[in-house]
Amino acid sequence: MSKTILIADDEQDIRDLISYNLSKEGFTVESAANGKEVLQKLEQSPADLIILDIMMPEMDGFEACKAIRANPKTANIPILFLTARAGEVDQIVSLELGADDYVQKPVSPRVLVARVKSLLRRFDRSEQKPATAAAEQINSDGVKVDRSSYKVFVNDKEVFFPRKEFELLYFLASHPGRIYKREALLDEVWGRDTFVVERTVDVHIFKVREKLGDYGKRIETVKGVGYRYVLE
Amino acid sequence: MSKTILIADDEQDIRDLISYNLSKEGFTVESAANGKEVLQKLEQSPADLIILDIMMPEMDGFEACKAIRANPKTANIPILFLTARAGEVDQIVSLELGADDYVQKPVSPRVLVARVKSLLRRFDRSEQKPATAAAEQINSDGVKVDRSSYKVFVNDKEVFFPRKEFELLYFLASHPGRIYKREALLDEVWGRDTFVVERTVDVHIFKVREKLGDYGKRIETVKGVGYRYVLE
DNA sequence: TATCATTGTTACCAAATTGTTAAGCAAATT
DNA sequence: AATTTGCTTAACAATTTGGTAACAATGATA
Repeated sequence: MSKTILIADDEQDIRDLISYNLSKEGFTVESAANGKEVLQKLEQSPADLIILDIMMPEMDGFEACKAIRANPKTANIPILFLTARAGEVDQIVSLELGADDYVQKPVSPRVLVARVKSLLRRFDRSEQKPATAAAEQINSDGVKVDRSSYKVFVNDKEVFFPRKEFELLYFLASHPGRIYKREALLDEVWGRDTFVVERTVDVHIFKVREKLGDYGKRIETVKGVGYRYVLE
Repeated sequence: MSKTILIADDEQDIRDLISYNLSKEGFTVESAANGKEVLQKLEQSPADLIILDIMMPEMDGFEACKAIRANPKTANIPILFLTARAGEVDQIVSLELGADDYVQKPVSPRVLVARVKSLLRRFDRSEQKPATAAAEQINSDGVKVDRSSYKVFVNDKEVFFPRKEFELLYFLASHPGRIYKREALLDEVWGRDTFVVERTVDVHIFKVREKLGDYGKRIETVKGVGYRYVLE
């Protein structure tokens, strides 16, 4: 009753590395070198989870994801993206498409295996698909955050947000209710290899709140823990 | 509380440099001059992360890594490689050694520290903890404790809990029926090396009960022993 | 019942945490 | 080259929290 994982990455080394580690854990592994191969493989036999690299020749992860979601037969398969870096366009794009999780490169086999298991558990429990990681546009009445145009609207009036503040608001608003420690926000918004002091987050939170006006209250502080974006 | 990093490099200068920078950041640092020493040190005391140079006399990084992974006790410790040449990166990947990250020499202390922190965070988050791991949300009718949002609901109404009170309730509710001595609660909720008077627990229990209203009765006192959370 | 041991409750204060402001840089733009 | 913009940091203010002591209540034991 082993689950089947389909891996797509153009680098053979990465495929081998992931493949090796997943099969060691008892998964059945299929692999593909680009998006087109992914679709071909899926036609032949279904998969329980798909790992997609974003940058691939022929058909990239972005297009592949769209195609997978468009087909009713495969629309509900969980997808895990491999991204080069947090905050990069790649990630942005993947999140609007119904990606369920993502792992940053360079890939740590054990992190990946843990994520795969966690994703499968999530999907096993609730047969219906959980909310996707994030949407392109977040519209929580009064506050609209639009990824494609990089604009924020407060009460339908545009308010300018510099990049970091935008990313921070976007990330928090994408996961309403969920609490994030400062270090987690640094990982997610600033990306790995950041050399900034944790308190930098506070200053950005302050600025975001300021720009949100009354809605600034939606970003709640939990002392000793972190911040969260709430909807009432 | 402080994480222990084990560094292996045959050059004393490098060990010192890395050691200095990591301890400045609050890490406890151990060092070894070759692979054999790494294994010896690990037998004596575990580490939270290992930094391995590839080229070392006696036993090189590759072999050390293999040995570390082969031993169940150390198999899950994240490993970060130091590589001299670009070519070595490929080797790490292709050898399927289970490296979690790598840094190229010459080592920039800032980059290294950032990687170490990032790796530790990644592992904290994705590694599922042993059997004691509790659910994200505990829902014992009338009382809901949610870790992901750090909120408590009593009869579906949100009640604010400061950190310690939240953690205390969360811990007790995660192990219903079981009795915990004050000492044990201090270990679990406050942490292993805290210098707090045991009666502090009482005060917190009181506050938690107060906030739980009628459900406060669920936290029972066992005289001379401790407390427990019961479900009818 | 009287006494002792244990726990409940309250209030206060020090320490930890966060909010807020402003200054210094570096990168981008003019 | 000069100016602007955004990011980071440090410093100080404001706030919250958690720890403790003191006293009250409870209950076990003789």
